[in-house]
Amino acid sequence: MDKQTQILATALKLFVRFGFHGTPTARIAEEAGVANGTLFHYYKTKDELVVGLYNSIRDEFSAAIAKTIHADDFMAVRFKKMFVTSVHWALDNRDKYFYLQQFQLSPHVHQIPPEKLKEQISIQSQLITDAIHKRLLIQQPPELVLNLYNGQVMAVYQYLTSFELEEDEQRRLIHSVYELMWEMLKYNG
Amino acid sequence: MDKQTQILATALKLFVRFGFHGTPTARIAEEAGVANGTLFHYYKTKDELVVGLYNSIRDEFSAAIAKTIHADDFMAVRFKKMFVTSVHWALDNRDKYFYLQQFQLSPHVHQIPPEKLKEQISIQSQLITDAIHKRLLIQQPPELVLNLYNGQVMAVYQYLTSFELEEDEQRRLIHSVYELMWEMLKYNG
Amino acid sequence: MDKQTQILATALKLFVRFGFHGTPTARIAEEAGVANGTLFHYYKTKDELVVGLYNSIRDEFSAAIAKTIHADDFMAVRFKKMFVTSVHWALDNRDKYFYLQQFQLSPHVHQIPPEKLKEQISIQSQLITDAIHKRLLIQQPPELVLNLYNGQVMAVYQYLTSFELEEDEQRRLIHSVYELMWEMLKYNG
Amino acid sequence: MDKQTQILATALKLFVRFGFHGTPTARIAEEAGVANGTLFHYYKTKDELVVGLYNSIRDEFSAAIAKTIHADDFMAVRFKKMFVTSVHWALDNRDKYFYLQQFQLSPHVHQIPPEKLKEQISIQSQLITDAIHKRLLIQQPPELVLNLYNGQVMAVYQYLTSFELEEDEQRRLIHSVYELMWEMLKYNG
DNA sequence: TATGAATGAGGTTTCATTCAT
DNA sequence: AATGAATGAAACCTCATTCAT
Repeated sequence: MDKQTQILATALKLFVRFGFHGTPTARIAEEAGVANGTLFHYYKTKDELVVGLYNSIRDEFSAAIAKTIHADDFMAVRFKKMFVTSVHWALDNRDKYFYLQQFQLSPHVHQIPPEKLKEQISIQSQLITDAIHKRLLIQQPPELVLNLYNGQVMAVYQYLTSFELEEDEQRRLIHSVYELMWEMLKYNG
Repeated sequence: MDKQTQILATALKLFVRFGFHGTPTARIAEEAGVANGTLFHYYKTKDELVVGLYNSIRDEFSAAIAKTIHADDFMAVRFKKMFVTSVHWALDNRDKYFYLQQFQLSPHVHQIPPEKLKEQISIQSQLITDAIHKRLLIQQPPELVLNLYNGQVMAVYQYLTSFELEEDEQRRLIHSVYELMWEMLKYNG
Repeated sequence: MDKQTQILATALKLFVRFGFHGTPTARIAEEAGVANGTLFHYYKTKDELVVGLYNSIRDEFSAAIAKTIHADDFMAVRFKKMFVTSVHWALDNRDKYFYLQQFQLSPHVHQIPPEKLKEQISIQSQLITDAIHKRLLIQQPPELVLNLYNGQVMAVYQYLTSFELEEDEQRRLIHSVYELMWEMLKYNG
Repeated sequence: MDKQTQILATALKLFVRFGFHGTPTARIAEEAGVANGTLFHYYKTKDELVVGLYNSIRDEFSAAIAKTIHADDFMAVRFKKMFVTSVHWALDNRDKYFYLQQFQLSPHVHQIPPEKLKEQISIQSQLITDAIHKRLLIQQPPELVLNLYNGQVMAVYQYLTSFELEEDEQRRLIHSVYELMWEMLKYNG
């Protein structure tokens, strides 16, 4: 792992555990095994690191979703895959998923231009918008449906991180919740 | 408004806008119109202020819900009232609702003992647990159902703060979403 | 001496000896017998201290000149008094006079608005302008005459700080140079 | 222009504009179009660059004066040529002349041995010393006369950089000031 | 109860300098 | 000769907290 990657990984670990403020850059550098100045060689300011880390994780998350959605799948299949993949990715990358939420509730979000924010959720909002137009999902504003969808992902994630279940039970629960959500959001003429 | 109340109100405003770290105690004092040292008469440390503010808001939120739920209502009515009240309270107290979320994702949560955390959500978890036992809601773990429920509250809140609707449309949308959620969570033997 | 005065005095001493960059704020604080933070309580930045020090010295210098010039003196007398006082003040306040020059050649000057700069030399430029109008001094631009005048003050100052003379010799030399300058600048039909 | 020359030229430009401290070596390298490390191939330390730049400029200045003074000129002619050449050189090389003054008021001067400092002004002090001995200039210490002389050069320079005059007016003004100075410094039995 | 000057530990950031390539 | 990533000492500055009034 090169130094920049090492810095990002360490920053993530510490930010999640101690918060942005709670983790001095000196500590990040130290635990990353680089000199203090090296961190500032890659990121001009601590803020830039915080934002850069968010962007890199957000991209990774989008890529993970994109990879499982195939253009030739039925739309309903894609919707389900998106949900399942999201939850699994969140569980496999707890720190990262937690960081995404933490960041979005912090004042740092304002440092990301609105267009970029929109673009970052474009996979999800695109799929949902399409599904609404094709009368697969309820006829409500896409933004609302996206929020409701995300609320469910977070809910399962939180539940599954509070109560560690067996691999199998986990999988079953995710599918149960998906079915529930589907009942809620599917188009019903 | 007495000085302590003024401090709390100012702290809330600034914490939400600039984050915990982004708001020095000196600034809180200044904007609250009190001297720097006065703040430390009421709260021994800044942390104590942060936590104290959370507790006071959380209590206020619980009280708002409790007030609308009457013991003689049917359980289904109580469930609906809880949802509607929560959303309305969140919309009427945006900073406060935002602060609750911000706080819960910060390392400060760990300063509140788990029992107290549980107690703070007892109204909601109690009602949901009861409803599950009485086979009014789906037969799933109460914690999961509570998470799913909360996810919906947050979703509507977020949507309604992004797109300002007319009073009336707002009310209608909240009820629509409630119906959706109800379809999802209601018991269906 | 109160803390702020102590800080200014110490800053002057160190700036002259080691330059702006060569003297850390920590050292100023230490030698001034105050805490590091106290310095920043009075001056928000190091730059502000540098500029504040300049302004305070420049005011002191102007005041020293103003004090010796009496409105009822003949203009020629006032001109001579100004010269003699300036040189003596410079010799009695070497660090301060040196600092004025050092500052004026540094990029910090640009932090002082031009009007303020003009105002700071108003006693000297006013007197010289008047003397030119009254045909006491050569008919050249006041700014040029002021520069020539200042050049002489600096020249004597530098000479007298390089070669320490007896009190009496010093006085005599200052008067000799004044006579020379007067021959050079006096109006001659 | 080779890299070393490029470095010197860039350093001069930046030092004059932002001061020694205000210009990081990294910036010099960047604007000179060389790599950071390259600068340190030519100058072991930043101080060495600062001092080296001074010496090179000071030599250039002396050479400019030396070139216009011919051994067979009358001494009075040489004195006048020295003055006029100095002012013109200063105006043609403003950054360089400014740098000379800036450097002499900085703590860096102490890095140049006194003999070298004396040697650097030897052309001027030699000529003035001779002129005093030959009873061409006033019977005052050569160091004082040199200072008075220099004060006049600086005064004209400063005036002419503040108020841009036509080529012709400039020339005339320089000569006027020379005449004034000559009246002041010439021997008068 | 209220003040605000004073503190000093600790944070972020800068930057001259090194060195492997 | 030339590079530029990497270093780490040290600078500036912030800010929670104290305390005499």
